[in-house]
Amino acid sequence: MRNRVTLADVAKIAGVNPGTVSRSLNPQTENQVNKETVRKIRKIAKELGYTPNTVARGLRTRKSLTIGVVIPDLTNPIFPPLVRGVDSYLLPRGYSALIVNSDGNVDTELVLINSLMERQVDGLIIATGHGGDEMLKDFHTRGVYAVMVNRESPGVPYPTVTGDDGAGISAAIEHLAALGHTEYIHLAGPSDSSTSKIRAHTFTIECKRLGLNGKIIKTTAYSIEAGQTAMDKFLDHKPSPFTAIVAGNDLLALGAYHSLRTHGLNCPDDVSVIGFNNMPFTNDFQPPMTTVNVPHFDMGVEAARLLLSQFEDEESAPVKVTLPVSLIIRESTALKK
Amino acid sequence: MRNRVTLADVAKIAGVNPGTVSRSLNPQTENQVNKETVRKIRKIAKELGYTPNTVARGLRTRKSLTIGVVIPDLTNPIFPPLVRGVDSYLLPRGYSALIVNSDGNVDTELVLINSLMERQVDGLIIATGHGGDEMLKDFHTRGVYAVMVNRESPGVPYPTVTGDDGAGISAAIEHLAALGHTEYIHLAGPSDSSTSKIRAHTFTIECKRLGLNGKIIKTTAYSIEAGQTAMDKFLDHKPSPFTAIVAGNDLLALGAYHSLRTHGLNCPDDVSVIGFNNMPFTNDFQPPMTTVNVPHFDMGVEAARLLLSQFEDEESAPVKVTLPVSLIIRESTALKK
DNA sequence: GTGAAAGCGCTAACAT
DNA sequence: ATGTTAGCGCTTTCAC
Repeated sequence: MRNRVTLADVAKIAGVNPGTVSRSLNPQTENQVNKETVRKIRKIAKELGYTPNTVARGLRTRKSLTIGVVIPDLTNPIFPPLVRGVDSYLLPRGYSALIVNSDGNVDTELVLINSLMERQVDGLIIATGHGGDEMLKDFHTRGVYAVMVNRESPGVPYPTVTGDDGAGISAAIEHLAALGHTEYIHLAGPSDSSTSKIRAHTFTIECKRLGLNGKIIKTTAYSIEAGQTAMDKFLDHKPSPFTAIVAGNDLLALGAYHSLRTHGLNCPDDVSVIGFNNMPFTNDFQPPMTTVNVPHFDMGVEAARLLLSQFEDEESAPVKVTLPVSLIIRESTALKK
Repeated sequence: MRNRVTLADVAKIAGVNPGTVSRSLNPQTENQVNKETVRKIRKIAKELGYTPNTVARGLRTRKSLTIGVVIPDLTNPIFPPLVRGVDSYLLPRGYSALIVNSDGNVDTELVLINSLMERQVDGLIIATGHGGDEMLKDFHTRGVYAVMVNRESPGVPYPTVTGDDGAGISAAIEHLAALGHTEYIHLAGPSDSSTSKIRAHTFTIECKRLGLNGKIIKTTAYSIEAGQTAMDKFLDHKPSPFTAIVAGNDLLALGAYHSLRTHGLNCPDDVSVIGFNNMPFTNDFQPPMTTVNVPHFDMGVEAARLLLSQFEDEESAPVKVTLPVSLIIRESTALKK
């Protein structure tokens, strides 16, 4: 792309050996070199506009200072904050993040991860919640560093960072129960997603515990359309009455909004709705959405931290970090009439 | 990260020279080698689980197959679609995108671009709308490939991809004029942004052309808060009456929503509001927002296409691609009462 | 404290 | 059609 200035160029001008320039420019090794020489070399490097070639360095040191981040879809608004969290931890430490979107497709994911490995990423942050556990075990035996985020899976041999899904669902149901609701729907995410399973499972447990009637409706994706379609289908079948919906995430809750509206049902007058994630703009929906806040930025930070920590202490146990969530009460939930 | 299988390993097992393996595995050069040998080598490579080392290849070929993408902030919902558009063009062609967030800070941007260059990116896609034109000229003379997207600047020596800002503002004003509005506010984005300038400029021109009263309010950022703050300040000063707001983007329009509400003004009964971008969820706001659709995904695709095309025909003129926009009429605009 | 030399994994010119 | 060789830009032993 450009006639770059190399270490050898600097060395030539400075009248020293490339090795000396390398040592001088690296803060780690500059104490091996005469202070005066360091100063001189630094000066010349600056004058020439020398910039290190990270690629060449990586080839030699076997570290690319690059982390692969695998997410389902960047346009799902929970991921940008997560990615920025990752970035905020990595950048000051000299790492860059290479982001890929799997679109929830396991085959695509495998292809993308392979391309990340070919690019010699030092580790992987995986935020795709579906299957592929075999693949992960394989990676682990091959010595690939990774951290899971926003997904939970008992068999996975890697550290995991999640929001406290169970506590979130519990808080949601308790809030609705306090408002007098007894007949519940859970609009559950796709069943191949680990978060879906936990949320649905907790929903069932909590309904039982509190003596409430809970019914689970499955959706095919964590999207507005999937939520609307599933809800439409349910409402078209003249279901037994219900007054509360606990959605698997905010997108599904929004789909429920749409469906309720087209069926002449008002939220929250007829039906209370709770989302999950507190993604951007939930406060601007009609009505402003009661939802469970999940600290996605912090999840990203934590995932990055756990990954880099693996580089130091080789054999760390696969820790599991659960970040606290909190119920954000807005206007989509109301007293049962 | 792992005991990788190298080209030399494959060569040794196959009983041939590394060069031959390289040629056999590269579709471009495999015809230089005996079909039978290619088959054998391919087979062995597969068995050994060989994966090419993109970093080493890049060092040798002086192409990293990596593109740097500089955006202000991934959590601004217009950028994920743009990034995915870029990705959709790059990935099938073997390129990866390295995304960095400048947060609208010129100094940060410079640091980030430098780090991208150190990583030997083959080119840059720059979506930050503010200054730095000197820097860009400098890059250009140094032979750095780049494309500007979502920013317009007469002096910049690079191809540019934008939405048709002027047409968007015109359509917005014509729509409002047809509804009988005569007193307008333009909530303009920060003045160091090129899109802000064009939108504000067109606003002035169009008001004049149609004989309308237009007033510009400047904001400090393209954010909800900045929109709300600017609007609050304006409304607190008991301004001369107005019935239409043309916002610089959807975030500012949303800020205006908030401000109007706290000042007891109803949208669209008292004031019509138009946004810009048609970002995700504008249809779910209260009221659903009339806005100008900008094809961000396509802008990303086009930017990537223009960048790669530079790699082929060296001296292409700095083309300027303007993508069509369209007014999306929803419920935040109504007849003047 | 600094130089010399090897080599990370790959490709490409030059041989044969 | 394939082997040989050099070298991309850097770090890091090993000398001195």
